[in-house]
Amino acid sequence: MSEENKNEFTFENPEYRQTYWHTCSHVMAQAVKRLWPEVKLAIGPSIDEGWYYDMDAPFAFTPEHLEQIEAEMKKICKEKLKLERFELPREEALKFMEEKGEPYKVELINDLPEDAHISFYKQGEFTDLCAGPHLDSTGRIKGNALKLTACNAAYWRGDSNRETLQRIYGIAFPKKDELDAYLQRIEEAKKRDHRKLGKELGLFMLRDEGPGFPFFLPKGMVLKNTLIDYWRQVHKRYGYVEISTPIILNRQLWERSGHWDHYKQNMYTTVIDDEDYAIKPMNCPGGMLVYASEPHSYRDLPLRVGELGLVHRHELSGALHGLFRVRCFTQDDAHIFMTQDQLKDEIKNVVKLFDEVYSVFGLPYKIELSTMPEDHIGTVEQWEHNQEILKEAITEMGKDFEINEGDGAFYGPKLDFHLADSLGRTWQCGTVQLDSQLPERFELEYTGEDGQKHRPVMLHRVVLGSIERFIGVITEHFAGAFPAWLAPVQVKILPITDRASEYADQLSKQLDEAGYRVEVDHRNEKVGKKIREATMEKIPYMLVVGDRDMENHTVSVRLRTGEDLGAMSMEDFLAKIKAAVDSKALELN
RNA sequence: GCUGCUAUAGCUCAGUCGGUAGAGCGCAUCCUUGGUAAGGAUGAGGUCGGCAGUUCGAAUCUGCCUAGCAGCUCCA
Repeated sequence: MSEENKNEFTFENPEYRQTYWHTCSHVMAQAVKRLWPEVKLAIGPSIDEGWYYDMDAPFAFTPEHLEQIEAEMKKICKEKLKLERFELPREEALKFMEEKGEPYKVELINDLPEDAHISFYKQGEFTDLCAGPHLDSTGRIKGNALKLTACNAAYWRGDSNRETLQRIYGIAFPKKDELDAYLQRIEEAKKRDHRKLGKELGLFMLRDEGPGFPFFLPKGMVLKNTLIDYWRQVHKRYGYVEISTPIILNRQLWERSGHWDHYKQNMYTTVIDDEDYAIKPMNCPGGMLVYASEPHSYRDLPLRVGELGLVHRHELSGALHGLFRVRCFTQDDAHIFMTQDQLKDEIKNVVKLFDEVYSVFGLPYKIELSTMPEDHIGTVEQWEHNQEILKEAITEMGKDFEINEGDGAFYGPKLDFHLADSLGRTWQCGTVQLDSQLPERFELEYTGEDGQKHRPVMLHRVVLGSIERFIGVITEHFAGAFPAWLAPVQVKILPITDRASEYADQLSKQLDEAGYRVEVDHRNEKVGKKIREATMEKIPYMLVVGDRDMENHTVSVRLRTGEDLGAMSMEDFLAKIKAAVDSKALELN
């Protein structure tokens, strides 16, 4: 037997896993129909982790219902029902589902191509419209290693104008201990939630007085400023200049940029001296005005203009989520103006910068190419041409990407860089957007080698995306234990008795003057308690100092990992922290 | 925005049948000066998210509002 065949029916094989979960979804639907025959079924696919089934029930499912369903599913597994596939011609398929009183299935069949073979899977008394494939028997599913994890709302066909259905999520494994390990992992991941850590570590807060408008606390502000310092350093090296444009600009400008027509529902507006104004949801129009304010030569291109712009967007209340989804955030934006010839290389240059930045944090990412949305400006030819250039640039760099159909910005296609949170949900951070609309609308020009006026092409791009979201992502990524260069407090000095208090202050001054962020725990507490609390604050270095250290002119270094490095001279410690901070090391040592 | 759930001290949470609140941590004061993950004592701190309603009486029941959580939709 070949290596491949051997793995064909193991859970590690992704195809088999999807088949397993898909069959679980049928078993779940069968259980629901047994318990409440009046429930109408919609769709029930397998997903990355488990499966879901959307249903229309006359009552709301509760966790108690889920337990009942789970119990019924276990029975169905024990019944070892065979799954049999059969096909029906279109008319008969429609009649079959109409008779069963399944309107959603009827709609699905109606949308299948005229000549499609419509397949069904039957297990015992239950039959579902399904392309398959499936396990051959419900007996293959381990009944005590499955769990229904949540019930929630979902729109029929993902359309917010259509029926709200109920979605039940489930997960299953071939062994009970694998399920337990999975559930344990989810619990652990919740401890890394940036909303929880943000509160515990004093990074930021959210209040009823401003839903979606985060407050940064002193420690979070250190993080934010440290990130920004790093950002400026990198961008300077990559040849960017920096500008700042106003937060409020008049309606005329937003009409010209197209935002008033295409983005108004997300914009906060105000009236000043009887004139309409909008608070910027994006930085581009201001950037256009800066470019247009003076003549440019082809010799100046590519012109890379960065802006840490504070933008406000009226997001739906239900979409808000800690720092990941807010109504006010700082984009680490830049607009790059160039000739058509420079475009592909410049895209590569931007992606190279992204790679450098993400690798400093050890963040893996996933790239999506988002194509023309329904609501767009510009011609189809322009869009296709621009999409092709993005595709070529990324392919030539040897990177994989997925296509996200119809998810481009209204003014152009884009490459989105997604980073994952503690639960594996991904959040778009970096994006490179190709825009041939705004230069047109703002009549941007440069003088070419031929002495003629030409229109530049433009890229919008953000690396971190939103500084706020990025802080959320790295908080979860590092579980709050930021690398030494980023940690809000890098060193905490713990005097053992108040005899060492003055010595601690001297060391603190020395570290402070060397440019490190340091605190002294002067409280009248035992050293064990001070260590415990500094560890929970995830401070990289603890310097325990007592009589012995004063006498020997040493510091006793302990890491937040629990490792005790013993006594060393202050010079040695300074060399150690310098090495870690300067190299932006991900691990302490 | 939609569906469901939740809201009690600065934080994490308990509070049975409707009879006007409780713990731990934190904070303050005192004792303790202790060498690598919680020393002890005392004390302060709450119109129980907001507004109405039912009731002799509401943290508890009902309605509305606000905010949060999960997902959908949308998006950096």
